[in-house]
Formats: sequence, C-alpha cells, structure tokens
Amino acid sequence: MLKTRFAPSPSGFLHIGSVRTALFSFLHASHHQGSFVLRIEDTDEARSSKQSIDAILEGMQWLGLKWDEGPFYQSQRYDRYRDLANHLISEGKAYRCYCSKSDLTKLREEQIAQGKNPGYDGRCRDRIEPEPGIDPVIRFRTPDVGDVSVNDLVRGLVKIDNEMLDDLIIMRADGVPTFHFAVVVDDSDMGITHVIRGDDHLSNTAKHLHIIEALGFDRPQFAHLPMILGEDGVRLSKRHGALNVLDYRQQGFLPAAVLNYLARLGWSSGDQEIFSLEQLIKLFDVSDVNASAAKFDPDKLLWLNQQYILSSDPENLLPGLIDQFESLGMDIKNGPNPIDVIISFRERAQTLRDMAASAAYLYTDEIELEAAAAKKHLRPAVKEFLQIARDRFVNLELWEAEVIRKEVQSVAEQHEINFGKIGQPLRVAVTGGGVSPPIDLTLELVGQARSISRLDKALSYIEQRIASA
RNA sequence: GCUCCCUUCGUCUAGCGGUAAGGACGCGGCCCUCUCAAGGCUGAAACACGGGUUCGAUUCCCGUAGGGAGCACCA
Repeated sequence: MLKTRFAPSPSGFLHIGSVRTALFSFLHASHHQGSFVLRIEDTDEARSSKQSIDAILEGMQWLGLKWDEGPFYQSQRYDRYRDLANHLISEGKAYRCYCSKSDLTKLREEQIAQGKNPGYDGRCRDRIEPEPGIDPVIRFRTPDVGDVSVNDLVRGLVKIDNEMLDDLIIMRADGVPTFHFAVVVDDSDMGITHVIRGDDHLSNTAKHLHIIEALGFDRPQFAHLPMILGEDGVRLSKRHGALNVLDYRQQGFLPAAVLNYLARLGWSSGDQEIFSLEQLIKLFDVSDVNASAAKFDPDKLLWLNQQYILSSDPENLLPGLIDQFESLGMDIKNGPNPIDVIISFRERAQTLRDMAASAAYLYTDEIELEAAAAKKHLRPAVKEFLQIARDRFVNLELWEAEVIRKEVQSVAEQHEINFGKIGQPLRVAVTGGGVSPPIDLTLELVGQARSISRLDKALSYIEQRIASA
C-alpha cells in the first residue's frame, strides 16, 4: 500500500509552508487510496515543546488534514535507533568518534581557510581504543568515492558525488539520534513508500540513501517540493514572514480556502482555480508538481477566501463568524441573527473577520458618525427628507426590507429626487458610514427602534450644523 | 567557497518543436447600481540572456546571469 507521511519538528508553530507539504502528502496518499502517517520529529529535545505539538495537531485538525496513523514520536523510539546504530558499528559501517567540538571547529576553520569544502576528515575511523572520559558520538562511514543518484518524482534525476559528503553523526553523545538517521529508520519501519518533503532536503537525500543501503532497507520514492517564497522572494520561514496556520483562522480565513490556495502553489489542473478537497484528492498526484519555487500572494488568498464565503452554506460559516464577534468584543445577543448578517454581508467581506467588523453597527446601541461621511451626506439640504422618512418609519408596522424600501422609494418619488439622494444620507445616519448592504436591508437589520433613534441623532447633527453655519 | 536545484505577464500558472503564447489574482476601462461590493464585458501586461540542435525553438542541449537550498552533536 502506498504510504506517505508528514514529519514536522515541534519547535514552533505549524507554518504555511509546512502545511503545504502536509497537504501534498495527504493528497497523494488519499488519491492512491494509501495511508497518511503523522510523525513528530522531536529528537531535538532542547527545542521541542508540548505547546508546539499541540499547535501542530490543532492546525492539522482545523484544516481537516486527517492522518491515518500516528502521531508517532521519535523520542519514544530511541532504543530502536541505538540498536541499529550498534549494528552498523558491528558491521564496520559506522564508528565511534571522540573528537571534541573545539577540534571540529578548528578543523572546519582550517578547511575553509584553505578553500576546501568543510567536513569531517574521518580521523576516528580506524581508532580502536576508546578515549577515556569522553562520551563518543557515532558517525556513519560514508563512501569516499563514487556517487549516488535519486530519481525524484518532481526533480527528475539528481546525482551527488560522494566526495561532497562526510561521515555524518548519526547518534549524538547523549544517545539521541540525529535527524538523518531517525528519518531513515522511521520511514522504513513505518513502511513509507513515498517521502514527500521540502526541497531543503534534496541534497540531504544522498546521505539518507547511503544509510538506507547500509541498513539494507528498501528505497522509498522521493518527491522534493519547491519552497514557498515571501513577497520579497525570500523563502518563507517561521522567522521570515510565515504565519502560524492558526493565525489564518483568527484572521477569518476558511480552511478550505487556505488549502485551495496552497494546492495551487506549484500545482494546477488546467484552468481551474477552485477545488474542493474531494476534487483535489481526485486530481492530485505529486509527480505533477512544479519544480520551481512560488511566491505567496496574500491578495489571491483573500480572493479565494471570499469565493468560499460566497459559496458556503451560511450555516457552515456561523461558528467562525461567532468566534470573530467574540474576539472583537461584540455581543451577538444585542443585534440581528448572525445568519442574516452572513447573507447580506458576504458579497463585501473577504474574511469572516471583515464581515464581523463591518457589522459592528448592528450590535451596539450607540454609533459614531464618521466625520467625512457625515460631512458629505448629512447636509442641511437633506434634513427635510430624513425627517419625513423618519416619521414614516415610526408608523411602520412591519419592519421588513421590502416594506422599508417602498417607503423610501415613495419619499423619493414624492419629492422628485433620486433614490440615492435619500439612500446615502439614511445609510450614514443609521450606520455611521458610507458603506453597507442595500439600504432597505441595512435598515431592517439595524432594527426599527435603533434606526429611528439614530435618525434623530443625525437630524440633531444637521441642526447643529445649521446653527453653527 | 564548494555542490545541488530553479527561471513564461507584477504574482500563481497553461504550454510538453509549428499557438494571434491561454487562464486566474492584482491593476485600468465600460456595464449594472441607493453606497460599497458581488457579477458581466473589456484593456495593458510574460517566454532572463548568449550559443547550439532543427526547415522551425517558449518548448531539446550547453553556457552566462539571477534566485533558492545544502555543506551542524537543528530538523
């Protein structure tokens, strides 16, 4: 069975670049009815943390990237790595190295000074006697000559000379394996058939291939994904521009939009832009992924998010919108049904956060008039019309958009003015600003009592203007 | 420095030897319109450069340039 894995190290949040790697691994496995494994690479004990693990799991769950096996933790498999490392020593394929860090630093400095490729020179290879008082590391005996090649699913044939490789450390002095060793062992033990990862590992693959061979394991297939670059063309990383996936949730993005956006970075299917997860599973294959890096475009993500908001069932948007109301400190009991907000605001919201923020005037008793909008639309000339509209609103028994619209329309007709002449002042009066859904709908959502009291305030604002003129 | 990888509109991409180089985001215009959007139509906008191969190169090969990655007791 085809099996892929996502193997993050829990040394920080789950960022958007990692998510794409996870997505592609998930999609490739799902497409081929395979299995998707989640493995936590926590061998760097100093940098790993429980919070990071939780953030990764939460992010995966939010996105709906379900794993079939795991999460497995490397920190729970140390015995296995140790056994295999000792086995390699017994076969002469690895050896203990007693060099101190300062010796190694010195060696590296000398090599760089001589213009050589820095690397371990193998000075402990033939050492028989242990060095008392020193905990040795275990190094893998890398072939000195020849080359290795990988037929990468996205990069094609890549060849690396063994001369470029040195005897890398596979077990640290404290008995903890290094990444290069643990990855190889785990991928084999867990039956991973397709290793899909970032292309920062492309060069490392040569090392892994040697270890795989020494251990007598089967080679998996490799697919190295191009990096995602920031707007400045520099690789996205936790330190540089990449956001925690959970920040996207906080900013009001939908998981489906984030996934769809990421899928289209380095992959496409004809001219199609919008893909459901089901469609992605049906269409995706890693071998179709591009080899070149892509820049992250926040504008396109925003556009996609709006497309998803527009086409989602309002019920499905509700929990996210309510979260936004809460985080903005808005009280949903103090205003209209949020479902109605979704229906009337979705065309003008790119994120759920935008939507919640722009509906603020629906959930508060008092609003502020925006100075510029008020100055422009609440002028003495409109006072008469606003007053008439206000008086008619008081007498309305049914406060519904259609009825409201007829009232406003008839005021406009009786006074032979354009609908807009009265619509815009009404909008500013009841929302405080110049932008909102159609005025009839807006008035309905604001509510009769609030609309009237806000009109009263607007009228007194105009009177003040007349008085001070 | 050494090694590996990458290179089509500003951005994401289609293209797989012969195309008016297509789509999407963004940008401009028009339409719709009570505002803002959404929607429709439309415009500007690209094959990094130099050599080959070929009747013919965006497409294949080799350089150059630019960008990215790796060379840790990090992953």
